[in-house]
Amino acid sequence: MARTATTAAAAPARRAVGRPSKGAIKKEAIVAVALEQIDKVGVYAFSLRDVARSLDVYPATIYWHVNSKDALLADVAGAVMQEVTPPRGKSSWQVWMRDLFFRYRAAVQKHPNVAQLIGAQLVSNSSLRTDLIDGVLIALLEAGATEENLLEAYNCVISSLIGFMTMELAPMPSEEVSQWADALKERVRSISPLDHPTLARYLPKLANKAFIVRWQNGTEVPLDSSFSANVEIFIAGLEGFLQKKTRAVAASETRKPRS
Amino acid sequence: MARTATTAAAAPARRAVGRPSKGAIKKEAIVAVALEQIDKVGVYAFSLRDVARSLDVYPATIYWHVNSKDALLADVAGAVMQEVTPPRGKSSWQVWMRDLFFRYRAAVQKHPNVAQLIGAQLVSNSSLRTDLIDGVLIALLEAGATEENLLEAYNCVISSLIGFMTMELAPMPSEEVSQWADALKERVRSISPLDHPTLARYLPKLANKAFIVRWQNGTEVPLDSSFSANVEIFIAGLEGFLQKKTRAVAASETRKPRS
DNA sequence: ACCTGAACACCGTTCAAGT
DNA sequence: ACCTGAACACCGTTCAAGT
Repeated sequence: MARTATTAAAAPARRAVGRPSKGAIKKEAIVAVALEQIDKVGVYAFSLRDVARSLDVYPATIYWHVNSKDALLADVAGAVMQEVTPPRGKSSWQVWMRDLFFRYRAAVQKHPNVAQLIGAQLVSNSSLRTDLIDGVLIALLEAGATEENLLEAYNCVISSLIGFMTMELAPMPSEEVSQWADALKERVRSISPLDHPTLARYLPKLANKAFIVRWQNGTEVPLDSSFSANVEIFIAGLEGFLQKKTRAVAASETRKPRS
Repeated sequence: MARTATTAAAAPARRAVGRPSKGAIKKEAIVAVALEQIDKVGVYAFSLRDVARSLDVYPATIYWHVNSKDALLADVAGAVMQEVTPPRGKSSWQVWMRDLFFRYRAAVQKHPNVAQLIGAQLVSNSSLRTDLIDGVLIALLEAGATEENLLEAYNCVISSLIGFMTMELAPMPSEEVSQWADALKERVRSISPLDHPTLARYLPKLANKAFIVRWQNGTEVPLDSSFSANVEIFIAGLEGFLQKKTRAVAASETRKPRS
């Protein structure tokens, strides 16, 4: 992989520049084991010493291949992000973007515990997925983005893309889950219809399927229809945002829109 | 506060039911100190032993007032979430919702490190902010939500509300930030205009202001205009989503819309 | 270049025992 | 009811030293 060379270029020459030299293999093994561990025990309980144990080496060994725990986590996030960017086909930007959203969902559903890494942590330095950024920009320009609103539109794409899944797969309070679930259910049951008639009325519809009122996360209760809704809402909203010309002008002068 | 009594009701009677008895004061002091610590060192470096030191007590003392580190973090998140729900005034649902978004932003900007707690962690059990959920439901019903789409719309509100800020305030790789920033800047500079012409072209516009291509987070470089765009995109998209009747019917029969 | 072996300075949590 | 004092089983990271 060319990535080894790229990394070495930026790094303080900690590794030989030329061949992988079996070191590259070890590095990827470490990332693979780390991903396995995270899948198994979650980001919270994940430890470098565990991956060292899995590889039958001393903890310090890990540090020859990787600069820190954070750097390893970044690599793990990058690994999961591979292949989410759809190929730039002949389809419309809406189709491409929908594809992007669902590919991200599929990727992160395979490794649910990595969602919080991508969403809330580094976001995601080393994994600077050039093709993703490029693809989004191209789609946005095709959608009519201008110099004035490209940045904003881009940020909205990324946050919508990642935000929902981060929440859908957010880890539930560890350990005594059932006990906690019972407590939450009880609280849900005890909501006063007098103080909160609307909430009380619709609670049965929301229970365990709506953010804040659920006791299982997306690995056990996937929120498919809500995710789809989010995609459609975002794309429709984005269309409107990119169509409208500079707000102040449009509002004050009321020109004929060139749709 | 009545909250003490409520907590005791659900909990296994670990505290006397009647008066605060000075214990309630201690509990709130713990949460306050924890919030201070998190503001100072971040969620990652936050430790129970530090709050114990700040309060001049033994670590074990904390455990009389709080069940676990996670529970404490949940309480901290709850504290920050207080007062984000706007009062249910006479305004339109759009105005109320915009208000909600900007109040949340203001609240979490005061405690940026808590954003990842709210976004990626528990979401947010104990802090089950009844008034928030109720308010969102009321707004959605006013907007025309039906039995069929209320759940989806609700989930989209929550994820849009929280998702953007979680990313805007996501912690940058700790410690040697400047070193890391330089590396990222270098990589940004070295992007090949041949492989990625679009990206290369617009990179100056994105640099340090766009997700994935920034080396400072929202505490140092706030993304105000992008946040506003996100609010407008979401609300506009939501309007469309709630307006449209059952998709299949509308598509196949092409009835006159009763707008 | 890659790994060992050991150490440092921390953690969260538990538990008997005090008052 | 509330806190002490000490212990248990861990961490991430560093560093001389080996090969």
